[in-house]
Amino acid sequence: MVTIHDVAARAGVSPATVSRFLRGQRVRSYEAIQAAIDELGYWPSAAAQSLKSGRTNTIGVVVPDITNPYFAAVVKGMESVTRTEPYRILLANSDESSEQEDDVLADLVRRVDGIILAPATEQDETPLHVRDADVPLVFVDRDLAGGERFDAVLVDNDGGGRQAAEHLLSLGHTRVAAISGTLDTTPGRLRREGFVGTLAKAGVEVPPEYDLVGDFKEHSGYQLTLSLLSLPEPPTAIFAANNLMTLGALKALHDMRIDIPGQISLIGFDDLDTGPLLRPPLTVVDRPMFEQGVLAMRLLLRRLDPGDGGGLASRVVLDTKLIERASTAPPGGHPSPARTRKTRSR
Amino acid sequence: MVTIHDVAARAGVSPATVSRFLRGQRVRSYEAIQAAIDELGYWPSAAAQSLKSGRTNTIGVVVPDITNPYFAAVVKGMESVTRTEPYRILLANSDESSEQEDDVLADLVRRVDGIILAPATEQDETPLHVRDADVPLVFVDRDLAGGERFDAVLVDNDGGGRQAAEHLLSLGHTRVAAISGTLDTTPGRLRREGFVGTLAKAGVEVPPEYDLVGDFKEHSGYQLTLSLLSLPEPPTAIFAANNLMTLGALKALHDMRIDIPGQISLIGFDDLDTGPLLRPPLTVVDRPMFEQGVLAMRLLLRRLDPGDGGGLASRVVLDTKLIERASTAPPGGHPSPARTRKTRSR
DNA sequence: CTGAAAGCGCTTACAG
DNA sequence: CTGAAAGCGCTTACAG
Repeated sequence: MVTIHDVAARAGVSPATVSRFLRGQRVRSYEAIQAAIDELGYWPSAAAQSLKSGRTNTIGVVVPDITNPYFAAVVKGMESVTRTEPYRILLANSDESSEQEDDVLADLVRRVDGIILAPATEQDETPLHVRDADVPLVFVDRDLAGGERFDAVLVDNDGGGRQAAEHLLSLGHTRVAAISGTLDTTPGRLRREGFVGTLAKAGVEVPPEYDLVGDFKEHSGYQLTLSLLSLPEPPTAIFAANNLMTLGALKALHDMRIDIPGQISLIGFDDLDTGPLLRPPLTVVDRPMFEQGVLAMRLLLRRLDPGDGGGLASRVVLDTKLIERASTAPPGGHPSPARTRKTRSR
Repeated sequence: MVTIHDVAARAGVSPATVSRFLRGQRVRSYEAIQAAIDELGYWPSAAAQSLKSGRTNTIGVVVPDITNPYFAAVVKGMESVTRTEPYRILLANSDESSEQEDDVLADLVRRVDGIILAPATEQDETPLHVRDADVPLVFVDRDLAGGERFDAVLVDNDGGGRQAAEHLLSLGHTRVAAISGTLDTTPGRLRREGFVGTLAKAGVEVPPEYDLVGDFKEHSGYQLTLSLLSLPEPPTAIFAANNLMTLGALKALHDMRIDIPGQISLIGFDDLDTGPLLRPPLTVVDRPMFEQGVLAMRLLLRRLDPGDGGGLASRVVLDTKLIERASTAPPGGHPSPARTRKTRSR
């Protein structure tokens, strides 16, 4: 390994001078130093630099599942910010498991300057350890019970659930089922509350056999939809609380040869790149993805700035938006004459 | 920051003893040490450990685009391997750009023990620098011109192109277009060669106006399909050389109200989670994704094993598989009576 | 089993 | 502008 001493010796200066040159300071013999660096193929040791400076120039990012297109887009948004900075991203999946999240965070706090986390559950205790380690932490997509003291980039999940409910109500549905995500996550709990609550206010109760809880993974959307179809009286509309469960629901409906929206309307949460191309094109509650990653990374880098005063936590809450496509219609599938239908395609 | 000296002082031993305890060696006063660690909340400094040991326990992974479901699955496969190891993954996108890849690799070699790369082009020079830095390198998905000396996990792209061609030939197509990926990448070049070459052998020429080259991104699939549709005599079948360009092609065909496969058949490369749910369900050449990530990471960890003899490069080439769905049919859309159609759904 | 000491490769006040 | 020196937090031969 070529060290700064080797460069110094070859250039006829001291290691300190080489170090100054590397940091961009004005140095007399910069030509000789540059030549020595080139000839020797010298690169400074990141470990040694970290040890001295106390900074790793690394950001830890922990998401439940990188193959979920939502999280892939969020991570890409984060990276678009770090591209112009000296920071790199250390990525890990928690697989929706608090234990796995714990393990990975315990390791990460030793290696990174800051962490962006989409916690596996709201009850998670771990992030407090993160704070003990004095590593800045930003939440994205999901919050923590009592997490108000941390920076966060979230969306209005309650409002999104409401939008889904209002849409189905406006179509005239009264037998409405919800496939929620894990209820001890922010999005799982709030999307359900917004959805069920809005229906209740309109006098539409969601009975227990329609009020189902999955785990944000495709398989649970599939299984729970099958269980809905096996009821003596299946619902006329289903709300699936994330993209993967919506896909599972769609597969189940296809497999059981259910006409959508003729027999059952389906509305999802989170749009998909293929959303407009599906059979039928999906009606969804959409929200910013890439942008959430950008915002979260910016919040974190601000905390890492030595000039940051350690002020109050920034809590960003973005709006959701209904995208009406062809997977929802009035019960029975016939358009309600009383209503002008705004359809959007992409 | 709590250091090993603080722990040592509190436990009444020397730092060396604490260090030995941390490495799992037998130590007399392990109870006092463990207590001191717990009370002080001590975590060893990763930077200091790296500096001493020369190992970072970090793997660099560089892919063109993490939002491409193929690469997301590959990365997840890699992580499934590192989960039981002390290694973490440093992830970066190259955005299909050699320059960006260069920048990121120059930084990565200082921070990681090894690198897995899907190079932006076959002509890339950078990986040789990586080798200069003495950092083991494994290719995944894409190879390098003269990359035979590196470990690699690839698929039979040429064979995949052939499968696509044979499928369209068996349906009776003679006006066949190809939307290839960048031709200075392994998959871009070989998929096209396999496809066009197989057609040529069967006496079907692909004229220049049908022989188009995109960049693996959705937009190019969209644009190139529009250009095909604007021809005086459009093709009756299109082969799109990756998942994103296939989606672009599908969107263009929808927007132009083309009946698939009635007017034009579409076959893609790489299956999508939504493949069976699309309008129409997509016929594709499929290949392992998660598994490629697993294999690539295993090859790399083997190189990192001190016991590795530095033997010959391992070159793994996996097979592709045709999945027939509803987006392909004989020209005119009527099933060929001479042929038994094997359909597969998922 | 344990401790004192050297050293991993850098950076940075401190003198000059 | 430059160099000698100390030190970041560990690990590991070397004695004992």
